[in-house]
Amino acid sequence: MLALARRVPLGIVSADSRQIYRGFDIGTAKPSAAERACVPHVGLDIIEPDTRYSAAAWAADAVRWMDEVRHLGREPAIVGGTGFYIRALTMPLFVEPALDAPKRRAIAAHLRALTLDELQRWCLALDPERAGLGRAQLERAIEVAVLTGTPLSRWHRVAPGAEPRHARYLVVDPGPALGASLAARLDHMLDAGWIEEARALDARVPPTAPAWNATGYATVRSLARGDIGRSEARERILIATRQYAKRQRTWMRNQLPPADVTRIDPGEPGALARALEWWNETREGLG
RNA sequence: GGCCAGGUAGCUCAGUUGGUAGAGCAGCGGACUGAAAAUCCGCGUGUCGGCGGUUCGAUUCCGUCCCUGGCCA
Repeated sequence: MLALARRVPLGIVSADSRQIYRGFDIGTAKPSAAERACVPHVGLDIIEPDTRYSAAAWAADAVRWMDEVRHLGREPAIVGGTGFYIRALTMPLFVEPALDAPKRRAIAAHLRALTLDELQRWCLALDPERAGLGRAQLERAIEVAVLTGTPLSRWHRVAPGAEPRHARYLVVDPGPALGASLAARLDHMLDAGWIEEARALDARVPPTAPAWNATGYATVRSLARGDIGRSEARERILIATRQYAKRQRTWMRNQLPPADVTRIDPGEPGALARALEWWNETREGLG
């Protein structure tokens, strides 16, 4: 995308749920100062590591950021691997009713102590449509049902969000070469001072802060503390990174409208030319 | 060279008083409406180290060979 940005006047709106955190730089593969000087970036370093963000908040911010980019005389391009954020922008989330914050905290604290089984039983009673989802979704569904008296799945039907925005997607995937490039990138990060960065963050960021669950960070923190060795850390991070990439592929494969998706392999000879072609078609298509 | 312990799924191991075997991890597929780099769900045929023997039947018992680790020479 950077290579593309050098050819056409675009600005990058980052759709990355971990690069939003200040101070978590190396392990989240944030663009360098040089890259940011070359192409305007927005959506990076916007909140503190202990703050919880959300897809809805990102989507609202992204609308502003796109305007900022246009004021610079450039076209905004949404770039990043957090598919849910991007979908929250193109297929807006439902309109959430006001939730009483103190009650919400009390319920959340209560739910956190329950087992998955217990959460499933509650959800089955309160909002059966959502009872097959993951722990985070179950907690959310129960919270909404209890606080509003209406199941979340019903809210989704009765309180639709803004109109969808048409978008076209460029999925960049090197295919089988991905594993090797992830390994190379990890070694790069470790050599670039990731461990020192984690040690410094460990001194000031509480261990429960959301930013720590960025892939590899908790492991590098253990490495910085001397609890595990480098080769074990490397192995674990590599596995976690591959698993994350796999989930991203599953998302991109099944959650995006197939007709709007173009795939390219960055390792193929004509990749940049194809990306440029895609960009020009997209600009015309969207007016 | 001798003795002992092992050799079972990609890895670490369990198990079968003889009826051809199953966990965790890895891997693969999937779900996803304000935590999403999060949170979950589904998927297990593998010459049970090789070759012989006993047996209706051997991964299991016996013999032998090979390999790995430990101890003793």
